[in-house]
Amino acid sequence: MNMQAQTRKGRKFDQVIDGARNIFLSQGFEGASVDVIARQAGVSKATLYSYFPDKQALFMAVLNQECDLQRRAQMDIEFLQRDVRDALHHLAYSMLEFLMSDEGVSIFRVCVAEAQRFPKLGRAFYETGPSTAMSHVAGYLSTPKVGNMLDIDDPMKAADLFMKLCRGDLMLRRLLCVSNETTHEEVSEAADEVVATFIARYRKA
Amino acid sequence: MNMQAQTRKGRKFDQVIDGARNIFLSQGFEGASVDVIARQAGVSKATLYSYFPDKQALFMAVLNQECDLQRRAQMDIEFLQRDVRDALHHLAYSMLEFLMSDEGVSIFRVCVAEAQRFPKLGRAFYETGPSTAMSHVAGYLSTPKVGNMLDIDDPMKAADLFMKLCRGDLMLRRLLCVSNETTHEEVSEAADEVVATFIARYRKA
DNA sequence: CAAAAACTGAACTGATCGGTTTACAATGAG
DNA sequence: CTCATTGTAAACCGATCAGTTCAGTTTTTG
Repeated sequence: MNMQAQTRKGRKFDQVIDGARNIFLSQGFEGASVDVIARQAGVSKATLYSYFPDKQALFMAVLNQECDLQRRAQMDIEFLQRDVRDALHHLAYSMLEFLMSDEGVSIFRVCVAEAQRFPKLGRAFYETGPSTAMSHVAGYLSTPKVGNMLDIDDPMKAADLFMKLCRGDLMLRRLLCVSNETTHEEVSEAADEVVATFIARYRKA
Repeated sequence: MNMQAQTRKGRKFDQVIDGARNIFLSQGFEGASVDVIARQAGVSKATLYSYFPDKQALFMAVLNQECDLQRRAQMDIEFLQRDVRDALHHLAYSMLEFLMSDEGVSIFRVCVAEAQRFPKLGRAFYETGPSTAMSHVAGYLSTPKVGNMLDIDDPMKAADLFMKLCRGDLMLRRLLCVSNETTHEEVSEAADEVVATFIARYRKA
C-alpha cells in the first residue's frame, strides 16, 4: 500500500531533520533557537513539536542520522585488497578528510560543547562515532595481511594510535577557528606522515 | 605608598576573576550567568561591570590568566638535564596530567564550544595554549642532546607528533564525558606509549 | 574628619527562548 | 464527498539573561 516503508508520521519529517541539521551544525545547540530551526525547515513550530518532544530529542535525531551517514560512507571494503601501505594511506586520508570537513568539525564541536550538561549526547556521539571507527580500524589491523607486515599485539591500542595520528595541529586549528582553509595537498601530506609513523612503530623487529 | 605594586583598580578585582573562573569552567560560557558569577565572587553585579565592559571581556581575562598559569607551571628547566628518554617521559606525563585535569578539559571544552561565534577567543586560546606548548617542545627537541639520539629534521613537525600522541582515546572519552576517572597508572602507561612511539619514529637510522 | 572613590543591593529594561495553545486550513484515504 | 489526519500562523506564557540605574553604604585617602 505504502510506497515508502515507513513515513515516520507525516510528510514534513525530513524537512525538520534537514533544517535542524543546518542550524545545529552552524550555530551549536544553545545557539540554535527552535524558531529559527522551524523557519529554516519551512515548517511551523507546532509541527516540529509534534515530531519531537523537545529540543534535545531533535538534536539527538540529527546526531544519529549524521553518524549513520558517516559510518556508511566509511570503510568501503575494496581497500582491503590493496597493499597494506596503500590501504593505510587511503584510510588515513579519508579519515582526515572527514575530520577536517565542515560537518566533521561542527558535529565534534557541538558534542564536546554540550557533553557536560548533556552527558547522554557525549556518550552517544563517542559510541556511534569515534569508538565505532576505532573498532573498524582495529578490525582491519587484525587481518593476516597486516599481520604479515606489522607486529601488532594489541589491535585496539594500535587503532588508537592510528587515530591519534590523524588528530594533529591541523585539526586543532580548525576546531579553534584559527585557520579555516586546508588544501588537499596538506591533507595528503598529513596522511603520509600518519602512515610513516604508524609503520615505524609497528614494523617487525 | 602602595604595598601592592598595582592594585588594578579596586580591591575586589581578584575575587571577580576567581569567581568567574569557577563558574565559566564548570558551566561553559553560555551556561554561566553573570548574576551567578557575581554571587560566587561575593561581589555586586555593578562592581563586576565596573571592571569589565561585558561578559566576553571577563571571559578573555579568565582565559589569559589560566593560560599564563599553565605556561608558567610547565617546562621546569630541571628536566632538560636528564636522560633524553626520561625527559620525554616526564614531558609526556605532565602534559597528559594537564590535558586530563578538570581545568584542562574544561577550558578546552569551552574554547572549542565558543570558537565559532567568538573567533577571537579560539585564536587567543590556540596561541597562548597549544601553540606555545608546541614551540616549547620543539625548542627542547632542537637541543644537541636530543640530536645525539634522534634524527629530527623538522622540530615543529616532531613536536606536533609528540602532542598528537598525548591526545588519544583517553582524552576523547574525557572530553565527551564517557568516563570521568583516570588513574595515575593509566596516565603513566600512556606516557610510556607516547615515548615509545616517538622514539620509534625518530630514532637514528 | 571630610571628601572622593569603591562597592552594594535591588529594581528595572528590553530582549530571547522553549514550549503550549487555539482557531483554522490543507491533505489524503476510503 | 467525508472525515480524520496533518499542518499552519500567531499569540501567548513563564522564565532567564545581559546590562543599567540609582540611592545609599563602606572604604580609602589626604
